Amino acid sequence: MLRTGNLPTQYKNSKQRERILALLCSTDSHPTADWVYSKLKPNIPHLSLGTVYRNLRILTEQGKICRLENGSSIDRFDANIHPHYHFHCKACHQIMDVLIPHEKQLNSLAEKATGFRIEEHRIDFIGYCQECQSK
Amino acid sequence: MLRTGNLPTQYKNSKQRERILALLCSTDSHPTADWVYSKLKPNIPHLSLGTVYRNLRILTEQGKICRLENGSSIDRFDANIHPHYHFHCKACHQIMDVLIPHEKQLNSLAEKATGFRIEEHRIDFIGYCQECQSK
DNA sequence: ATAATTGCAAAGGATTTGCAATGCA
DNA sequence: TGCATTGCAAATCCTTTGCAATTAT
Repeated sequence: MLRTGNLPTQYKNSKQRERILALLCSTDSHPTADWVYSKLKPNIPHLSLGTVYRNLRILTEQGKICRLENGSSIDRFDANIHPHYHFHCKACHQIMDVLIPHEKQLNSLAEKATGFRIEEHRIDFIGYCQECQSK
Repeated sequence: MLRTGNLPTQYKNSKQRERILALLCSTDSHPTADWVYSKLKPNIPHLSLGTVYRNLRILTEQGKICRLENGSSIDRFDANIHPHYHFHCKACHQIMDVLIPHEKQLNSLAEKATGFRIEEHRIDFIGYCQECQSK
């Protein structure tokens, strides 16, 4: 999670990185590194999982994607970088977007209550998605 | 994270479990398994980390504590089981409580927007705590 | 030429699990 | 006694990293 090595002074183009970003942009699911790897591997035979992880980190640093804090031990990534909220299904463990307005005023509310400098917040809703409700 | 083995039909008392719960109740920090272990180990010499993990899981199942979804790879636990929000300091990585009213109506808002059954939500604020601001 | 990126394999860190021994009801 | 719990060590799972070879600028 924390960067230990040195950051490069400039990034170079990389076919692998482009493909990873394109794949993330093409889905509104919230993929894991392994899902990205298994989707791309058939078309990029020598692709390695380490490369996927490295590029997911670089893309995150570049602000082109973001890493979800999803409370599981498996990282998930999202190419939708606008502030928005998520829903976690307790049954199928999918993560979906929740399109309600961004409650910016919560930040100042929390700032007054704590005295901390609040830069952002995230909200996660937890429950059962439509499919899992009917089971 | 997921339970694979069978749940016991009844729980028995266990000195280790009692001590773990008491320790969690005595702090308003949001300890990791390892912190619990290192605090108790001096007084319970044969205590093992596996036992701490097992009991943290059992206490969570019993609803006596809850596991925080803190977006790091390290689980944290909280004996305050009332719904409340958290703050994550980007510098010192501490997690603190945020005492603002619980915004229950967000659940129905999200329910209408998604059609999912929402049981709860959590909000995490991210920024810099007082101490880290002044550095 | 210089430095970033890759693939591969090995290492890392947090958590879980198998098993024989122990403890609670 | 019957079954939950423990300690220990090994295993597991996700992620990171070292290194020599490759690639982009």
